Amino acid sequence: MKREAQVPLADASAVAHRSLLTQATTSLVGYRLRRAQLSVFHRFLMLFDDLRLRPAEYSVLVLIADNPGRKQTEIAEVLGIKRANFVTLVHGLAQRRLVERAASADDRRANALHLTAEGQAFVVRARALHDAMEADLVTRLGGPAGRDRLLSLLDRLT
Amino acid sequence: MKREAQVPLADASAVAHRSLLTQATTSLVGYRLRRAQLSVFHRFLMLFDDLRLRPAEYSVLVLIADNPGRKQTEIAEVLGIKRANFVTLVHGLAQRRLVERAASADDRRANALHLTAEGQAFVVRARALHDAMEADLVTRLGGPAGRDRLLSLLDRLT
DNA sequence: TATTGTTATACTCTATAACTATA
DNA sequence: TATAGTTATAGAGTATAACAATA
Repeated sequence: MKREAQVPLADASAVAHRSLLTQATTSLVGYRLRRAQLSVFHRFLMLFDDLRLRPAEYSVLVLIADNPGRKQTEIAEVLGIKRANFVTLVHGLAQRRLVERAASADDRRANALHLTAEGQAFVVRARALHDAMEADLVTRLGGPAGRDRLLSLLDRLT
Repeated sequence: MKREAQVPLADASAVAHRSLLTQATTSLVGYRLRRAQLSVFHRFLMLFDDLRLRPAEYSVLVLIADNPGRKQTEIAEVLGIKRANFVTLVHGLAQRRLVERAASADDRRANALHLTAEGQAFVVRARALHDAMEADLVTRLGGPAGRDRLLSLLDRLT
């Protein structure tokens, strides 16, 4: 009993000695926003490690799946990716035979983006994986209402 | 009247042709989280352009101000920065005469971090600038209650 | 002239390994 | 042995400038 009572006391003392005053930084909206975003993205990376897919690549695949035949610039702009950087991203997906860059019919400068058959099957798997993660996040947020509250609050910051 | 009625119709037609189906990506928690975080950080960078201070540097200065004499590793750990990368960060602040790395009394391996007089004056300015931004963010969130709701929701994701 | 895809380049952030001097 | 600070390095992410082909 004595021992068990002393341990927390010793710990509290040690914590009191080592703990830092972090209120001024950790209570900030920007700081907490960054930590939450890093946490969610880190989780994404772990979950998609097998598929070797990064968040931006997932967004691109889903966007092409839902909007086949669009130009690179259109897809890149929606996601806020510079078209110069988008070249490398699409090149990687094309090398993996997930995406095809077809010559556009009406504009020979443009690349019309499509998923290959392999790409479509891949997206089905990726979507299932991501939907499970999203469902878990919504649960953590207290259901769809909590999710909507969060998205609404995030929108006010943008 | 006719014209004013036709303009939105023409726009709607143009939008219908050009708009993409983005629901599957833009409604995602992770995606919206990232966009909000980038927006807030971008705003920070604009606001602190004159002071030539980045978000991580601001956090470090405030943390040292509130916890003078702590070791580099302690400050770095709290902020989730690798100590290898923290060296460059502190070096930059030391070169600007904002931070001093004093030899620790009890452990000659460690650097005890302090703000210089110049650093303390600088932090006062930086804090004022940041507090104004934070106040504006809180206003956008509908007051302190909205801010607390957001922070609470963000915590559930971490 | 303007736009599309592209290349080259640079800067930041992040991550790991290995060294040194202390403990 | 383990730890604190450091150096070197490599990988992503992001930004701009400039070019060729095409509009």
